[in-house]
Amino acid sequence: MSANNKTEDYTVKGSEPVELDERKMKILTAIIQNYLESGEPVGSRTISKYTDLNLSSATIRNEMADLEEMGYILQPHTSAGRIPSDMGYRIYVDNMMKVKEEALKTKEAEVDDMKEFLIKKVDKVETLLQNMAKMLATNTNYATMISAPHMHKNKIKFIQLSQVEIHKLLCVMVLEGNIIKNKIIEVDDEINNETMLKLNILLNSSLNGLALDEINLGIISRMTNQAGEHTNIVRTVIDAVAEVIVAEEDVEIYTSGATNIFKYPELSDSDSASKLISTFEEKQLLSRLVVDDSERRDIQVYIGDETPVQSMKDCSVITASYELDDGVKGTIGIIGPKRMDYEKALSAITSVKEKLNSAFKKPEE
Amino acid sequence: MSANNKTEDYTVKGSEPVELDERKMKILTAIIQNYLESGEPVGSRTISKYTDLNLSSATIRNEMADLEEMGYILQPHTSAGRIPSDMGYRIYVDNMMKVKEEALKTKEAEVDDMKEFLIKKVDKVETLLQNMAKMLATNTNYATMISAPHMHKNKIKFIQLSQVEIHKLLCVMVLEGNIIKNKIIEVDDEINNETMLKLNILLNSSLNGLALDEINLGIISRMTNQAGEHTNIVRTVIDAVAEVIVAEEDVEIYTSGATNIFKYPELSDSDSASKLISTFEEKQLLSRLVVDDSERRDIQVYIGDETPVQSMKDCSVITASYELDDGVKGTIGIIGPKRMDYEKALSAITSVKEKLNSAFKKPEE
DNA sequence: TGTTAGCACTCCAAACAAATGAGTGCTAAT
DNA sequence: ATTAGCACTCATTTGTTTGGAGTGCTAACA
Repeated sequence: MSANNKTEDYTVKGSEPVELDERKMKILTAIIQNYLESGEPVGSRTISKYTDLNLSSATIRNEMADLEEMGYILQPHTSAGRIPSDMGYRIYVDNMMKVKEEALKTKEAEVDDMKEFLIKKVDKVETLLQNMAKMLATNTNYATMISAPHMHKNKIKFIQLSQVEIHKLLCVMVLEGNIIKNKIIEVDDEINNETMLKLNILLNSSLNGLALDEINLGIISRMTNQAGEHTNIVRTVIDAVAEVIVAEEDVEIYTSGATNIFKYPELSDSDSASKLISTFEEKQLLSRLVVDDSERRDIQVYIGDETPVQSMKDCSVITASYELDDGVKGTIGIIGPKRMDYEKALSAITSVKEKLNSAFKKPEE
Repeated sequence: MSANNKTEDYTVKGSEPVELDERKMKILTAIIQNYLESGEPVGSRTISKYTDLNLSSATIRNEMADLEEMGYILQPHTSAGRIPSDMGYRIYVDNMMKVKEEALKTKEAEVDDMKEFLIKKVDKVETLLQNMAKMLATNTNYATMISAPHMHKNKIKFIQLSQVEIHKLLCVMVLEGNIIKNKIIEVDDEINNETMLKLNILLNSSLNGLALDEINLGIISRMTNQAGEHTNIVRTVIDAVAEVIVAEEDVEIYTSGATNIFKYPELSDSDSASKLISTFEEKQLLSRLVVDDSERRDIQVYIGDETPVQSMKDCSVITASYELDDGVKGTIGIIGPKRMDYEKALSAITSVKEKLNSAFKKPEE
């Protein structure tokens, strides 16, 4: 269908199923950048002046007609300017990231107005992540989320049982990264001090250093054997541990800046706003953004319909994963309008990612 | 200024600085009830048909003119119907509560579609409160909040120090109501098992049964004396305990149903919605709703400007306090439009209040 | 052959103008 | 004291007009 396609000599990387003139690319970029700022459809005259191409508006118009036919831009209505299509954003972002990739590698993230002290000061993981999410939201003016690292690959560092009341035991687990979990366990038997000591030794010697999902039937049966007369208590405790793991299955997610969406009129109408904000309130819906497949590329940009979360189909979503320990990962997310400042957002999320990576790094490494 | 005031024989309770005809009261009530449902200004004709007073619209009009002059209702503009003023709501609510008070006392709260199992099942306070807030929001279609009981009057039930790493101790505190707090403490010294045991005995014997704000200098100095060579560790631990208390100063607050406000057009415009939802996101702003003065009446209704939270001046707010133990209180709140269904809201909040009271009651009582 | 000026055309948005109708206040009669 | 009746007000709705931004196309130009 395309009329003139003498452009193969420019676009090189054969991966994308598209062929774009250098000039067309420049024009598309100009349209998008303009639209990112203004949020209004942009016309040929604007581009003609805005770019250094020195082309008349008429020429631009022709090119724009082509770009529209190819699906990169679209008109809200006849005789309006053009706005980028999802496909347009996509090629823009991909292109941008190709360029930025090296730049980001060499220079360390520059968004360093994030106060370092946050990390030092805070000893609770929850607070740290909540603060980070807030900071990221404030810096970018988008909505943000950070998922707590999912635990099932995390290792038990320390486990302790203590008697709180006559039939109530407190079980405290400390995981790698100093994440603390506790649970009250009700037991039928009465337990004396000595037994308690034995139980604790048994628990620690059997479980320490194990990742949560490494606790299998073999280990369990070995433990119950060694427990002697206290088999049922050990069983109860293991059940409790299991419950902690299960509870952690639906990961905890911290969000911030949900109300930032009101800064973007295209998302502010009562209907979309309501749906979006609900998603942030019912955090579990956000779990679809959490990386589970480790194959995926490091930083991911979803534009419009690409997003895994239904309510965000008019948004763009950027996710990145941070690492706590081998295989133990969490996700950072930025949610904004499709016309988000991708460059800024990417650099901000990269910065947070690095901050979190270093925050969780064990000092001895 | 009022023309005809031969009404003193009806309104009895001399406490309110108002004098309202029985008929005027009926009309006012009719206006309000109508407005609660429709959300639209209500005219004289409507009232004439709606009530059983058998009065023509003209008569109603005269009465309405009086009511407006007295400040109970107002016109959005000339030739529109009337809507209740804050003062109108106020007298309506006060009147209603006077009637309901006894009714509520005798029959137990009827909103018992709240599943009991919630309380049994859940052992974490946070989850319980979060679920309760959610349930209340779902039932009422308003936004809700529940503050965790503030701790400074709560008693320590159990305290334990354990070694997690070479220079890291874990301090776990269990408070009355099985509320668990933990904190990682960094220490300089190395500590052997025996010392640890001694420290734990010292901590428990000194602190158990004490309310957090009963830990004064006397107790602290006695403890440090008994600590012998480990004075500085004890000091560090006490600091940690203090930090837990301080951290608890700005109470934790659980919210739900913030997006319910979009169900009420008068609150849905981008501006108010944004401000309101921000308040729910920055939960600390809600702390002004939390009861601190125990003098206050049991259930409180704030209408419009009366609310202590600035961003809610176009809303009505209902708060109630629940009790965990002597003096340890938390607050439940419902936030909705001024034209909220006060009756339903009051009965719902009462029900939750009772549920929480009984959930925290110690079984032996 | 690619670029540009010019022009007719489209269509949204804002501005203005009537038409509608719900609701009032007032007056005079009951 | 109550009510019917009537003139009046004013937000809302609907229709009409206008302005202008932006397009597509064609014909001229380098």
